[in-house]
Amino acid sequence: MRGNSVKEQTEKAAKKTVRADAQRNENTILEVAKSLFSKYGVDVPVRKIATESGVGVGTVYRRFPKRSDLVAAVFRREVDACVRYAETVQQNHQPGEALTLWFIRYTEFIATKRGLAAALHSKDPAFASLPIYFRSNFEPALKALLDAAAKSGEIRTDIAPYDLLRAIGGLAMANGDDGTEYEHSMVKLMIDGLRFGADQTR
Amino acid sequence: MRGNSVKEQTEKAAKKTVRADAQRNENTILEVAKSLFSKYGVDVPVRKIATESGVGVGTVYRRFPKRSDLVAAVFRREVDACVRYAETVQQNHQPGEALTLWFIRYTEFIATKRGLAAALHSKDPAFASLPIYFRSNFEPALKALLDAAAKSGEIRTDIAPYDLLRAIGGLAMANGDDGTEYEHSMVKLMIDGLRFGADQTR
DNA sequence: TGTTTATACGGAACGTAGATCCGCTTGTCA
DNA sequence: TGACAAGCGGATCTACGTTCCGTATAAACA
Repeated sequence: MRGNSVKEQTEKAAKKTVRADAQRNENTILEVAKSLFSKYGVDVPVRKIATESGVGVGTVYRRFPKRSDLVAAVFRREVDACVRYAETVQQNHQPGEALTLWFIRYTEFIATKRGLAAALHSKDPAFASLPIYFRSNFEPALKALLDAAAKSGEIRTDIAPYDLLRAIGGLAMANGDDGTEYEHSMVKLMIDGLRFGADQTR
Repeated sequence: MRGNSVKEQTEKAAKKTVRADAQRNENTILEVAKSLFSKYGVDVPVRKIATESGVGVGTVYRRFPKRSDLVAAVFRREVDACVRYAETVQQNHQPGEALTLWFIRYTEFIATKRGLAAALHSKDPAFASLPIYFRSNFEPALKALLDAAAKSGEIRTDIAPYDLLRAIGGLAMANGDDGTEYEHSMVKLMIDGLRFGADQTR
């Protein structure tokens, strides 16, 4: 939705033409930032991100005027990736299995967001839109998975997608980085819960 | 364990003699820090705390080598105050009422701790002991209140104190600063839940 | 292909905040 | 009251976010 190819504005708004190197750099910065955030936390110095990306700090700040803008951009990217995964998994697996796989992916997403919990409650305007972005992307994605599983009679239909997102988000958030096994078992438990009573709902 | 000067062990313990002004300053710093934390968040500059306390930064750092040590100290103080309140309220109110009053006080405590949520998950050693401190102080305090209410037949006995702490903590944490009314009603709901079935448990 | 120019780049420089250092002050004890 | 350890404060060092501006270059044009 943003990579408007170069020459397509033949007439009206010919003010674009993002230079190729700029585009490339923005991408690199986001990749590097993501990796450094997960390695050192969201507090890594901008300078480090810049150096590791092979650019100067000026370049980072031109694209992301505030540090928090960069953090928010990485966040959105990861939401997108997780949503995309929901689509992929839905195409390649049975509904019930797809649900399990996606929940696990989702807990991994949440686990890396622990450092942002405070930021989301902060007043920084860069983060203001993130909760909405989160919900308006994840809710439909999960709804699609649930609908598919409900349609095949595997789960019941009286659980709201958003409530599930919160519940699983909560349990993934509450545990340390070692919680993988715990998380998987909780996810299974939740899906069992969804399966319970599946028959009487159809 | 480190500054054992030679002459101060006349026999066993004579290692005290905290100078009066030092004691006074430490107290002032903690008071001021608490008030500034709640006004501006835990990110207020140490300089500001020092100035407002009428001391130099050096004085603050002598007592609290790291910024986070100060934050942790204020946290412990507030835990203590909240626990003390449990004792007070238990002496001056009927068990059921005491429970309500204390839960409200507790939600207020939690609400001011939103900024620390991330810190508690951080690796800063100053915060490492806080979760244990939290639990080992709050759990017995709440247990006493619950026991009293159970003894008078007002509530049932099958709810673990720590689970209650987490549940109420969770709801207080999840809401914005405007959540007072919501929180009170949720607390009432929880206590009603405790009252439910009180009779068959005795 | 050569010229022009809007875009983008890098990193020096600035302001602020945490943390340290050390010469000066003061409470305490005899 | 005098001596001195305990305590004080703020100048100073370091690190980080952010800004600025001279230089480099991709892209448009000839």
